[in-house]
Order: sequence, then structure tokens, then C-alpha cells
Amino acid sequence: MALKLYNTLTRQKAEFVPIEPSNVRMYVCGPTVYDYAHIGNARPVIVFDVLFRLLRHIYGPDHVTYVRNITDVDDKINARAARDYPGLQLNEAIRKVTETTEKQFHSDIAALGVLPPTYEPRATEFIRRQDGREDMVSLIDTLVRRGHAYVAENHVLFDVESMPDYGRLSNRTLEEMEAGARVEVAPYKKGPMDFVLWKPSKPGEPAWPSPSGILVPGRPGWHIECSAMAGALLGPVFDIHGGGIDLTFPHHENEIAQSRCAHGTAAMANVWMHNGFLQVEGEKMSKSLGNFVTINELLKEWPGECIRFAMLSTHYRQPINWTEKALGEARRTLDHWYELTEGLPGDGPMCADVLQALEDDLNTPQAFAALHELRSEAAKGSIGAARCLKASAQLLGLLQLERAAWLSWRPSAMNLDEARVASLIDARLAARRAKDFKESDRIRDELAGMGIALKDRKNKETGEIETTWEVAR
RNA sequence: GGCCACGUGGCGGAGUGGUUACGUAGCGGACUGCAAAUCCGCGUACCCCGGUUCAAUUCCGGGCGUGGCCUCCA
Repeated sequence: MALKLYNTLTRQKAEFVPIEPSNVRMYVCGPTVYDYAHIGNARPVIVFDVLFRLLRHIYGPDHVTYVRNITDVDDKINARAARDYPGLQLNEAIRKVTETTEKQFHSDIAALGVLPPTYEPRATEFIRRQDGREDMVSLIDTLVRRGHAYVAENHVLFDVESMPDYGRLSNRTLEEMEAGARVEVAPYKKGPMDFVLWKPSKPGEPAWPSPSGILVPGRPGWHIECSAMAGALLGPVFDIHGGGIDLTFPHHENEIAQSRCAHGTAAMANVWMHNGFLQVEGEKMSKSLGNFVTINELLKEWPGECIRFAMLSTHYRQPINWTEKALGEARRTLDHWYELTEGLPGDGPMCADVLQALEDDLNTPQAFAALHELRSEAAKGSIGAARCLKASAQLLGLLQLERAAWLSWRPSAMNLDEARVASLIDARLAARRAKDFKESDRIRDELAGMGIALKDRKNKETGEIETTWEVAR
């Protein structure tokens, strides 16, 4: 079966046909590095990591190019830098904010089992380049030269009237947008929907020599960076562009406008993919509601693979409701999968049903159903099913650890004396052997009070009772 | 106000014009000193109102509800 993907441009699922099967090219909008990434940021990162893995599986690991950018020039970054490092010069403070945030982002998503993309360009590296690659300034100059952009009061603005099918991605016409507009329009704009490609910098703010004959230094608008980085690293037309659904308008619409008008192409990317929005315990995630969940905090309470599993248990285009309960279910399932696949090589055969589910627009819930089926067969003793389970789960970025490493995971707040746990378990087993059940139950209760749940099992060969334990939930 | 999604069993969550999703919780059983874990078995759900159809949860229309975008929030 061929890979099918839902395309926001056509509002349909269609067979994916790469421009060059020897080099499948994908771009995904990455984070703006000014604060801890939250669980909503994690969704596209995980979802498109699964797509990256699937494409590598289908076309070969060397035949997929994946670009996910880092946005390190932005007003929010400037504001955060001024707030957190009032003593430093702004540019120095900005560098501190972006460097530490980027480092944190990388360690957070690595814990979620996310592969590094092929390229991870920073926006500031593509404002002006010396190597002849496309950059933001050259893109803006081209847009002005071709009559798609104009200079006004030291800004460069994109002229949306110059693009006849502006609005196709978000499926709205200029009239509709203007009718609903609630924004005050800057007086220097020719059209109310025109957007900023370049703007002047205030003294002390990050600044670069401006394009288009503007004499004062400035900085880029938000959308132009993705056009420049995608153009430089993937070419004027590439296969897949991904991101959160909230970016459809205006960000992606404007990326398309810039890239197509600068390159004179009919498309920027052939397939546009958008993941659905995330809510937390049934409510919108927001700082004021106090339910703002960062990846970093979550990783203190849950193993990364749990978070990944929970994220993938909803289809990527559906809205997802992020709950503790789902994380608990994910952990139990993974416990079981790890137990059944312990010590097996990861190069087993791929489950056809898992692959088929993923090839149907990344239907991860259906893939999980197939994995549950394998789990059931593996539990009955099928080594083949267990090997298949491991290989197939690994395609999803799960079961990446040794079982011992999985079992040794602890919540960061848990301060356990593991030697004491082990001696209590031994004492309990001794009490049991002596049929002193009162004492053995007392020890079990004591351990439960420490947050430890026990599991007894009879060793089939020796007939002895063996006890394992885990962190209770 | 304009545009766009979504609404499935207690909960999570796929899918389909007529036939079992799956998981989890719950219930029954096996096992166990008792639990937990594990294994076996059990659920007959698809927001409301019309329409199309032999047949609709699935298609069409309307309504209600929730959410997103239109404010450089993934």
C-alpha cells in the first residue's frame, strides 16, 4: 500500500508522490526559543518525527531531508531578554536567552525519542549570507523587484493584492478576511492584509543592514524566515510542509505568498500538513488557568516514552485532550511491551498492519491496535510476534530503551533508598516462606506507603515466588 | 461578526452505508495465603431534528455544543 497524506491545500487525503524519491524533502516550523517548550509545542515535534521515521523507512534513511528551524529573532525573545537580564546589553541578553532555551528544547525532545532533523537552521543565520544561498534579504529584494512588495516608512510590506490566489491554504478570500478584520491597520499599508517582511529596529535592538535601499538598519518579519530557510535548504518547491493548525493563517499562508511570488512557482510545498490543537484536562492551556504544562515538568513525573505514547494515541489531526489518565495508561502498556520484548533484537520483521495504518495518513491509534494484537500473541508465547512488536513499536519511536533502563526510571521528586526497598522485599519473602502473613502484609503496606507497588510471580522453572516492584501510580 | 474543525460505549480513541475496532475502567472466572500483576470471558456506543436510501453512527440540510483562526500562540 502506498503512503497517503491529508493535504490542507486540497482538504483531501491523497497518495504521496515525492518530487524525487531519492531526496524526499520536508520542512516543519520549529520553536521560537524564549521559554520552556510546552506540551502543545511537543505535538508537531513528535508527530512529524513519526512521519520522518516513516519516510526513512519507505524511501531509505539517506533519502529524506528534514528541516526544522529554530526561531531566534523575535519580539518575544527581546522582551524576555530585557526582563531576565536587565544588567546586560540587549544583544548579549538575547544570546543568553536563545542559547539556554535552545539547549533546553533539545534535551527535552531528545527525552521524547525525537530524532534530530537533517538540518536545524537558526533564523539569524539566514538573514544575510555570504555563501550565495538564498537568505531573507535577497528574498525581500526579489519580491520588491518583481512587484510583490513595497517599501513604506522603512518597512518592507508584502502586497497581497499582487497575488491572485492569496488565501488558498486557509481557504478564505481577501474580502472575507477584510470583512472580519478587527485590527487597526497601520497607516503606511497599501492594503489592510499586507504583512511585514522587514521592519526598522529601535536603538539597542538586534539589527541588520536593510534590503531594498532602506538606510536604517532593521530586522525581519516573522514569516520570511521560513521562506528563506526552506528555499535555501530544500529548494523553491519541496514535498511536505508541516506545523500546528494555528499556523495555517497567517504564517503558512504568508510563507506560501513570499516563496511562490519570489520564485515564480505554482507551489511552495506540494503537501501541507497540520496537527490539531491540544487541550489540557478538557480546558484550553493557558498560563492564567494554571494548567500550562511544559515538557520539562512533565519529564519529571513521567518517562519520555509515556509522553510520546500518549501523544500518538490520538490521530494527529484530531484535537487532543491531554490528561494524566492517558499517561498512566501509556505507562502500563509500555511496561507490558518492554516485558514481552526484553532482550530481543530490534531488527525483527515489521508488522504489515502497523505499516498500513501509518501509511494511511499516520493513523497511529490504528497502529496501536495492531501492536496490541501482537502483544496478545507475544503474551501467549510467540517469539515472532514479540520481535515484530519490538520492530514495529520502534518505527514509532517507542521501545528505544533496554528494559532495565525503562524499569529504573524514577520520578525526579522521588527520593528512594533502593537498598532498603530490596531488603524489605527480602524480609517479606522470608516472612511469607515462614507463613507469617501478618508480617509480610505489614511490610507490603510499609512499601506501599513509600510509593512502591509489589508484583509477585512464580518462577516456572524453580517454583519459587519472585517479587518485582515499581513506582505506584 | 467572518472563516474552519470537531461531537462515538463510564473514560480514552479508530473506523465504516448493512457484519468484532482497540485500550482502559467495571463485572465474572483462573491463579494467589490475601492482594497486586498476569491469563480467560463479558460491553452492543456513535449530540439533536429532518432528508436521501431496502438500510445511516457513516451521505445531504438545519440546529445545538465544544474548540481553533481572523491579534507575529504549535
